[in-house]
Amino acid sequence: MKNQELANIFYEIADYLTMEDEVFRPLAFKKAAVSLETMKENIEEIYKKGGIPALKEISGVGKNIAEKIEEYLKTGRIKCCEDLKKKTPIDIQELIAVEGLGPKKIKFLYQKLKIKNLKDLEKASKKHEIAPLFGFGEKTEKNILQGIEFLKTSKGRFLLGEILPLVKEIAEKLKNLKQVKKISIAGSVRRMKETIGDVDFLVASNKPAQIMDFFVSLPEVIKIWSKGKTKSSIRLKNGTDMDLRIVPEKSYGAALQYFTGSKEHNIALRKIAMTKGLKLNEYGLFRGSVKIAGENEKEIYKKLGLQWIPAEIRENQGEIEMAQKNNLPKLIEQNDIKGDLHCHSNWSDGENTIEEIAKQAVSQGYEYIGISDHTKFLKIANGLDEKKLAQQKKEIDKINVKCFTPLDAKLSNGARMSNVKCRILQGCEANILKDGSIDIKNETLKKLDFVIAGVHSSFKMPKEQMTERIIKAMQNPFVDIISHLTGRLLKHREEYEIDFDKILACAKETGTILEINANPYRLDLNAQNIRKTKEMGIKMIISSDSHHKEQLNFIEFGVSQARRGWAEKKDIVNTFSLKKLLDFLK
DNA sequence: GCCGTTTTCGGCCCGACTGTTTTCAGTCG
Repeated sequence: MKNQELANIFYEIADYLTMEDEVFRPLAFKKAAVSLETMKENIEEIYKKGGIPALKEISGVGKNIAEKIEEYLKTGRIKCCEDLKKKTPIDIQELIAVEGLGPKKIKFLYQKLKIKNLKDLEKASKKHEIAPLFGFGEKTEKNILQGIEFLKTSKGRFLLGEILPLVKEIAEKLKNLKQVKKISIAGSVRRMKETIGDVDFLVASNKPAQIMDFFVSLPEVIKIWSKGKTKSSIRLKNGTDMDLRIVPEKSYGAALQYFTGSKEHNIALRKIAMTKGLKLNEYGLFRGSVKIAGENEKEIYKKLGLQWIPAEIRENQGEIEMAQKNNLPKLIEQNDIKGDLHCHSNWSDGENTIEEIAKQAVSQGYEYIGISDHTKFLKIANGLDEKKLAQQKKEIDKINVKCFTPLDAKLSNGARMSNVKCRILQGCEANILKDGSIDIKNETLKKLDFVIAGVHSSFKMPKEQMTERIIKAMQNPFVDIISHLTGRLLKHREEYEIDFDKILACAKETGTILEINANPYRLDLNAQNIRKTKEMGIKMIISSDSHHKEQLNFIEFGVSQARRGWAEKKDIVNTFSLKKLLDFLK
């Protein structure tokens, strides 16, 4: 999307300007870049509809930047950026990704050693040319080498799902220290972002020294970045960076607010504090030198005239304005979920039997569990054909009678029935073929309790064609749900190109449910798309897409993702009771 | 370069830590 392309260029301009010792113009370009990458509207459409005046409506965009946006949309380039590049011909994005390097040092390295990119940088630091430079030194050189190594081995960010278990484990260890009075996970992990740059722990204590010692000597640590009285920073063997901050109990709430972020949210909050003649920092909310809040996070929001804002939506995406009007949505919660309709059994490529999956569902307190195996086009996943689906239905009926209460059963012989109230439903995850048709006959789809359809092939179609393909699938009267709409695999595969607005319009018209796939590698829809879908009044479903019974727990990530997209209980159909859900599917 | 219920000029969030200095610039979050 052009929004992101433009944002990247503006970040680049900002860095170049910083190298030239500009102070405030870089700020302006960064602000515009943030607006561009976080806004929901497509910049091309805004420009098409309203030209330059419409562009200037965007926060942080004035006359000059609006003209640069126009220039880019018309010509595909921005001259002033190219001029800056000519003046200092370096790969700034690559270099700035190295931890510890900023625009100033990069400029100095270019002037002294003609370092233009990562390769030059690596060569120079290996030849020990960097340490003797004024303002650099042995440690800086070593850090640069390690920074380069890190960039090579990881791409800098980790999936929430990959690290959350370890984060919880370390939090638990810290909690058990007697010097620790309170502990919380803060930062982007608390906000449950799908990928995490680093992990922040916050601790309340009056005796920080021993806690810090404990933290930097955790068995997983391979590198201590810094160790101070109140803040330390480490890297673990798996490559994750973790920060620990220790504050007195009196400041714990303010610090929790501060270190949870996001940065944009905090800046907006501090500005509100200023307009009220107050000052907000990690130690508290102050009027002059008098602290008026600090121990409790809720109190900070209250004194700023705001509802308390759930961490998942602290992105300065309108949540502050809503909180001022006491009008925040009541976000969906983990225990609102009553079932899961996207589970693969060993009939296709799952690990477990239907009965094992169903028992796991019961232990999670679900009212229903949907088995939705792959269908015949996906031969590699052992996809089911019409005949196999019919056999599977018989099997499911049997297990329902054996173990669970069937729907609307007239229990003439109550003693035979288990009192467990969970119902196995049969669906499938059918394939949307290249031409938009479904790989299973309608007469078979008709007999299932529900039908999920998804794209599992030919990902690289042109945008229009892919959009038409999915729309045609939604128009099939038996398709209830579209799975993982954009097909992205975090850190592995880009989204396929679709016209999301067109698909939303069709979902609205056909009453199709869109899936929020909870698999940590997918989390698809993303937060922005969830919010758009909700605003259109289109229903969604949170699905584990599990291939192992333990993976039913993925639902946690899906609920967090839904919360990040402002979804409420009523927006998500698997918060419905079994009866309501079946009526809705009908 | 942007912005305005104090401002069309004069501000732009701000504190901790490192590695280099000899009192602080650069970077980070």
